Amino acid sequence: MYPGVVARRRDPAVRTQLIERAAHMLRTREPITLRSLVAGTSVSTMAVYTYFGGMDGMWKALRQEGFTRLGTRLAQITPSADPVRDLTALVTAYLGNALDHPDLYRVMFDANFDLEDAQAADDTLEYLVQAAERGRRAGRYRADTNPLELATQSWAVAHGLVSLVATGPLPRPTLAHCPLLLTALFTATGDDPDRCRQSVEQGWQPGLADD
Amino acid sequence: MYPGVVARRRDPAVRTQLIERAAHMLRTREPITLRSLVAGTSVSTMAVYTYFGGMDGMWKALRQEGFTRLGTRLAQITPSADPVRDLTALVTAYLGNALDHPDLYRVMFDANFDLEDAQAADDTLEYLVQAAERGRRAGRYRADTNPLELATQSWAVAHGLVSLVATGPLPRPTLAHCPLLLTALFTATGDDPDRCRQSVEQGWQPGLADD
DNA sequence: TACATAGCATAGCTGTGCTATGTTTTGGTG
DNA sequence: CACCAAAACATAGCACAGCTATGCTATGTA
Repeated sequence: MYPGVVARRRDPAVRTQLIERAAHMLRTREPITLRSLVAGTSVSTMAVYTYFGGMDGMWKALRQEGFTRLGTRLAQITPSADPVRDLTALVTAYLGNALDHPDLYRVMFDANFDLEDAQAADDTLEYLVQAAERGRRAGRYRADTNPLELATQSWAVAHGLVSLVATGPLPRPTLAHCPLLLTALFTATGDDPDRCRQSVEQGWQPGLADD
Repeated sequence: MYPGVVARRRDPAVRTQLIERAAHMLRTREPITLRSLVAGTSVSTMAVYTYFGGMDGMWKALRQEGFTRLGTRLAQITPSADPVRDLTALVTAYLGNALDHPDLYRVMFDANFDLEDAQAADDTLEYLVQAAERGRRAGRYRADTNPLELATQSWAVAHGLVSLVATGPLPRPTLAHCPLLLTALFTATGDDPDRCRQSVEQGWQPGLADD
């Protein structure tokens, strides 16, 4: 017997290639099927089963990829001396990500929200929680403010607007309502109205161009 | 020749039966396929093509049904002397509808938001617009308030919260944040904070039980 | 060098939406 | 009332979906 034999190992590059091709096909509106996905690559249909266990697993991995990209984008927001500005900037980045990859954004919230690593979604929210917490410590929000709740509320506002834009019912300019809604939320949480307006205006960089 | 002959007519009951069966299958999490849909009925697969032109048309009709049900629910909110309470009540009804039919709600905003009658979606929003307009005329909001914008913002807040709950990321109790968000929005639109809180509290009947 | 193992390629399975075709039903018309 | 065009209908079969079964091949350790 040869007890410790592990034989041939799988190549991580194949997995990456399939995910990126799927993301690209999503962007170019090509129908993503088992066969169309592997066509154009050097791998066969079985690769999808080896690396993802099937098409469902591939979609799950694609949702994961969406949260990874979102996390990367949020990480680029460097905290400043103004936590309210920062929270606004994070929400802006959230909207920008959704508009840059509208189909991927839709897939992310598909079906049962089934992810490979559920922590990934929490991690992205954590960026907002941190900014909310810093705002509370800086005295911008009331002392009894729950950072997680404020972050969740900001997220809900952003998601509501951008998902209605991404799925069709509302035209893109509707996103301009976002600063007003954020100002309303932050002010209701205790921030000074005038100061809040300034912070939100600074954090709101409408760099929401499509690709 | 017989120029004006129209021959056999289709039975509206068949259409209704298929739609209601589809809605029921959605609720019971049964997979809706062409064959599974007509199974259990007295009609054959061709009926789906004569009445809907195909499965896509059936889904479109199902989205329409979703908006019809929503409209029915919103119509049950009778205007009172307090337009801010009314707008809150409308949003509450919106949430209740989404929670009672979470899968149908998700289907409503699927894909390209393709409806048989796009007016139906506008009609449901119109309930909110009317309440906003009455609030403006009653002097609760600033005189330069745009009722359509306020209605849209209320909708976005509600949709953001309830869609995140319906698709999984947020637990159901998160909906309790809704009154706070609405109060923030209405106050930012000009309503008196204390009066607003009262109105929202009166309009917010947490009859959000599932079925 | 030998070989157990896991990746891999191919072919074929079931189930999907859809279409083609022949049959039946219907309702306006002479 | 009989006629018959037209539309609804039932059935069978098509292309394509995801998936599985089955050998073949490559590989890393003993």
